[in-house]
Amino acid sequence: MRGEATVLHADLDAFYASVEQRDDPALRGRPVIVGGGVVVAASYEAKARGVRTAMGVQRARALCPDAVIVPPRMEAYSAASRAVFEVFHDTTPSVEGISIDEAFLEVGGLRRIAGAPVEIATRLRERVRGDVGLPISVGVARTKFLAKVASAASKPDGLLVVEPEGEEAFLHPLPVERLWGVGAVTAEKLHARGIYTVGQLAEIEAATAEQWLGRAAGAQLHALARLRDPRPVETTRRHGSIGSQRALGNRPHSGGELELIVTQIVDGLGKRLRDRGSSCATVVLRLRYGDFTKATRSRTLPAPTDHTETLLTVAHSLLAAADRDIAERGITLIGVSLSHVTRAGTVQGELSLDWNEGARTDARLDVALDAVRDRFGSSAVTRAALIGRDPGLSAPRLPEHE
DNA sequence: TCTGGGGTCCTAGGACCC
DNA sequence: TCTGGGGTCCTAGGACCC
Repeated sequence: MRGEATVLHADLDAFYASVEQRDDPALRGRPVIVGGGVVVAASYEAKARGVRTAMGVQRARALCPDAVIVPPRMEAYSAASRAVFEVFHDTTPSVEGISIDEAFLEVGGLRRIAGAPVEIATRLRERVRGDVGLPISVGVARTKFLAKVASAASKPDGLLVVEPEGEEAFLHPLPVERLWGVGAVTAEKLHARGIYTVGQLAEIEAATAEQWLGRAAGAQLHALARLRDPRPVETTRRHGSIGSQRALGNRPHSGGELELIVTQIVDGLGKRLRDRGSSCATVVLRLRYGDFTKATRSRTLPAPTDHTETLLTVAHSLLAAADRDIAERGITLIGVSLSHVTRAGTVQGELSLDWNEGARTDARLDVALDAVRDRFGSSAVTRAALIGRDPGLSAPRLPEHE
């Protein structure tokens, strides 16, 4: 017995390009490419000429000489995204944002007050068009995955409902590439074994898929092919990491130049961290060498921090450790990610007041621990919460708890 | 095809602890 | 002193998504 189709997947069409066309009437009806070195987004007029995301702008220009190429305006897209998400949250309390331009909405409990899912979806599309001025496609289905495939199939500016009894007929003829998690590498592995459609993948055994594709990926993709997708719409998505990177072109770069870029990147990330009241525990340096092979170098801190100075010290030492590789192989991209991001700033602030008053003895530590437990509950007490702003306290570890 | 920028999740080996 | 199993954390790499 299958449930009802109550999950919406709402996905803005050619988002960045649509914002540009909305804001500049001269661009409407014309092929628009948003990008610098590569195509970040293309309007449907440009897509019709073969322009694709991630394609070099040179090539895109050759395919579509009359295209208007505009640089990205991230602030405008963020603002448009916020406006669209306001409409989402106005539609249902159960919204799961996936990216800047798409979200899942659970509308199952709203039938009496707001009508059937298809009616809700229709109104949602009208409101995004009317209030924000952007086209949006919506898929409606029983599961998140099916809703997502449905919205993609409905594009551009469409609405598609997949009824529970029509799921196999809808999904199984599609190419395996349409499965969420099948990219170029996985598609090639499946093709090599004669699997081209979702239906063919559904016919083999799960164990076989796991053998071919790895345990997690194999099981997941096989389940999706068999229409099993138990993941609920989740309103609280954790933020695991933030990062920033710069492509450098192919010319040589001095050590000082790289250090400056890393400093600028970390400075920006530190601000973002503090704006959100978060801290991070791991600093990852991302490199792409002259031959475009990639590498990462990471270090986990003794305690989470939001201090730019601390993050900079770590990032610079990671960069110094990669010096020789960079000198030998050249560098075409450098970036920094901060991961293990948690909201932990407040607790650190509370404790630093205590430390300033006297010697750090175990007894004082216990008093502080009790204070934090009282206030935040025992689960809040980690070494992360305690070794914070006092640089002198970075080496010793606190006694383990639990 | 001469390759952006922002993310998530999984795998695998080694260190370390109980 | 040797051996084993189980669990967690860290690091590095890779696939994938928008």
